Amino acid sequence: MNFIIAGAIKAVKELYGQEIAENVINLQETRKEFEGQVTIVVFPIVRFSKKTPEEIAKDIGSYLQQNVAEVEGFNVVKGFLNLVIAESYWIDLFNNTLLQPDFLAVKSRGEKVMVEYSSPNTNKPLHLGHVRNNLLGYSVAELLKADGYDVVKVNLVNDRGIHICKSMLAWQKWGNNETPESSGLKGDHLVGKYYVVFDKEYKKEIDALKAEGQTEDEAKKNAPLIKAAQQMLLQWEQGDAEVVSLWKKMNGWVYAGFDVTYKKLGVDFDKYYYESNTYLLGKDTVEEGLAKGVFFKKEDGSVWIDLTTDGLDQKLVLRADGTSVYITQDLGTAQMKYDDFGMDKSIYVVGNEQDYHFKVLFLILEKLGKSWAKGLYHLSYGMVDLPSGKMKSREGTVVDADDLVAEMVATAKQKTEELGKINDFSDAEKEELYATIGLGALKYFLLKVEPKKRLLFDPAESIDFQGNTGPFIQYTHARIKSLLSKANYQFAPADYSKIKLSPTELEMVMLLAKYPTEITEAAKAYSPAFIANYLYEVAKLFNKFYHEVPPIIKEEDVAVKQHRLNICKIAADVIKSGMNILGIHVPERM
RNA sequence: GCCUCCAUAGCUCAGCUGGAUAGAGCACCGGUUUUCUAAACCGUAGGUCACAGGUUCGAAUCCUGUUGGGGGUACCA
Repeated sequence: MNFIIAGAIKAVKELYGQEIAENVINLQETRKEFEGQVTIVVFPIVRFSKKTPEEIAKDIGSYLQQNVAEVEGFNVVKGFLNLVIAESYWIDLFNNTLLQPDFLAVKSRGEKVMVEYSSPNTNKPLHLGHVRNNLLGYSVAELLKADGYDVVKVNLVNDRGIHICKSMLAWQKWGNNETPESSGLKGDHLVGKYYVVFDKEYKKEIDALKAEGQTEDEAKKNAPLIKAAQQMLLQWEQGDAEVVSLWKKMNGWVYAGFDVTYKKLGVDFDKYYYESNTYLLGKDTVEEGLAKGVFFKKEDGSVWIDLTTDGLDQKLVLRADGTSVYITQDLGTAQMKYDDFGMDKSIYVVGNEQDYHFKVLFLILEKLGKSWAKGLYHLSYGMVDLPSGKMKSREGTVVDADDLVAEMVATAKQKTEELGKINDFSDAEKEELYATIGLGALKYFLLKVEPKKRLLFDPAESIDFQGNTGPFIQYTHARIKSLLSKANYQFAPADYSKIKLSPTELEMVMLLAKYPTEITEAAKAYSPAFIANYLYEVAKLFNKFYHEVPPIIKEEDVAVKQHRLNICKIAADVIKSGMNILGIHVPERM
């Protein structure tokens, strides 16, 4: 639509003798109740002439009609100049852009970006909150790829710390050598079970100590179990053979379990980082910061940074005993990641409870003079809450990832069977389809919401399969595919000299043509939700078109038939490509 | 206390850098199948865009304040 902007600028120059900037011309789509496709809002131009908005609109409208070939007519409503663009323009757009093989091709930007997501703790299985993280991270990575970035997906596994020792200790004491094999439990669930056991026993001890007269705080510190866990962490850090071997064994179970869940969710990583390998690294960065005078040492030997001039607090970066805290290791890991990949941008997909942490982290790296610090971005997303409140693994009030996926697949199976459209499928094909639909519903449900908004999930209300949902879009795709195959569709341009577009077809062309810009906008905002909502519009409009138009297969006019099938084909391609960005498969039949 | 995010229909959500009468889905009510998949389509109803000011020709959108909710403010990660 640049030719309209250029034309309008020229019009203002010739009619009123004023040079105006491009952003003064405010273009928008014409509302459906008026004639035309493109509207210029003339209010911003008013100050460049002495006329009223209506007069200006008429002036510019006539000018464009006379001087710009594509502008066929216009009408003025208040300060809005609605332009009627010639049909040939839309047909050319469809024929020369949408039907070209490179319409969906990715143009490389030659820039590398890293997306870190998932980042689980290894003491418990994944729950719905992690599912949102995983799907969001994966989708943002795919989105950036589609926008031409070179993407590296990484997972920083939090495999060490007191929380893991808790599971280990409980297993040692009460596990009776239970293994995934002996119990039939998935490894991560087995370890998670002992994390809950620890908490239960720990609470018992606290209650007992309180009964003896200790305060809550005292009891929490003095309980034998917590002391034993702390002792175990110390042994781990000292490399105690027995502890390390137990740690390896139990983490191994967890990794095997995570792999299954990741595979089911369809997410993957190019590289794993483990905190057990990176947690000491930050100490070098701390030395560097001390040398540069960015950090300072307190009397007890602890190292701090003063961020009060930036409106933040003083922040500890290294403990007095020389051990690292969360931010220490993140400083080190950030350096390591950059050394490994030299990326231009680095996205951290982490919940909004850590907004402050990342603000501090990025600020410190900037103060240390890291050239790459400006490319760091915290993609902060809202928590997933249950009607009962926050999910807590320790207390078992979580929606488990594996359970949820299983439930979605079961629902998909039930609905599909009710409809009875795929009775000729083999069992394997059926299972695959149920998984595709169930996961499609789940992924779309989580991704259609703006990442930073928090999400309420009510397990009692199942996720919809109708309306603005994944299955609706999948269905639309399947419907198109079925139509194309029944029509023995061959890709070819139609005889466009004979084509007239119906209003819905014209809308369809305009909407489909927006897909590439939609990707760029979504990528800029790191928001798969843009894509989800766009695809919903495409699917909805397609279904409207499908109902309006008489059966295409029986269409006798060859040009019209080919043209309509071409619209179907492009719609299916766009849906497939967009759903792919969301990590959702689209079936050929359902 | 301080910092930060959020508030749109009964419910779940769109609404892009301010633009025309605020849009969808679900649920509710009614209609559409001898024609390419009814997981679809069409229609009725449903709103003081939390509240109060301000900026502007124009505010759900920008600014200030108030209220309500989430999160943070740890030598946890």
